[in-house]
Amino acid sequence: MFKKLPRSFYLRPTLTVAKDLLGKYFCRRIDRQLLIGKIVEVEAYLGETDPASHAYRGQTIRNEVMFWEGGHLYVYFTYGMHFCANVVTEEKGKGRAILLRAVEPIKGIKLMCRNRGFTTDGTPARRSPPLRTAGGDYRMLANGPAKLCDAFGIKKAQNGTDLLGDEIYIANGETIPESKIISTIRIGVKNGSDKKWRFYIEGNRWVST
DNA sequence: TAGTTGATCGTCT
DNA sequence: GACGATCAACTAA
Repeated sequence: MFKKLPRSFYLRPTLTVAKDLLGKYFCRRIDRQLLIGKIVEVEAYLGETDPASHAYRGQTIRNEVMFWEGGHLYVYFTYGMHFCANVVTEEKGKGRAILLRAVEPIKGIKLMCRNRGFTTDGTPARRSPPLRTAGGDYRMLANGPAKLCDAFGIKKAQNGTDLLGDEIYIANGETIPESKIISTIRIGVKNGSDKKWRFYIEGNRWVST
């Protein structure tokens, strides 16, 4: 339990890593605070062979990190206001990665609330009201790729972070049996929408809608 | 409750 | 110059 995953974990085929990531613990250290979330939903993006991938048209300044060796964090900015975090997989030059779509908050929930109630530079979000916790749970904390980044304080500065370091890493957790893993088409994707490369844990209430 | 839209900007065409 | 691996407020019914 809570053992940092080795480099070799990330160097395997992307679809295998994607399914294995379910149930693992995503850990983020901010100053002395440790934030932990259990990974419950991911999407795989298979580089040059996948029209939905940022890496489809080859390497650019933006997607450079996708082509690094597996086990790094690829963070990108989208829709003028959101960040999304990906785990780079396989060997250097492949351009393959896995988008983290949702986690179940385990530790550091108070700090996550604070992170979500404010924009990334610390000023109050103009449109978004204080974080609402409807029904007394914290489902809205990290049940979406951009929300997850917000809650965990991940922004452009974290692009390229080595997941074998201490700032951000993924730790061993439970192994989800194949029968509990649901695969569907990916969300918000136009090209390559026939590929069922979104994986989530069956019945888990923290999965995005 | 389903469908629409505003916010907002780096990146690629 | 257009648009996106998004989110949530708002509108209509």
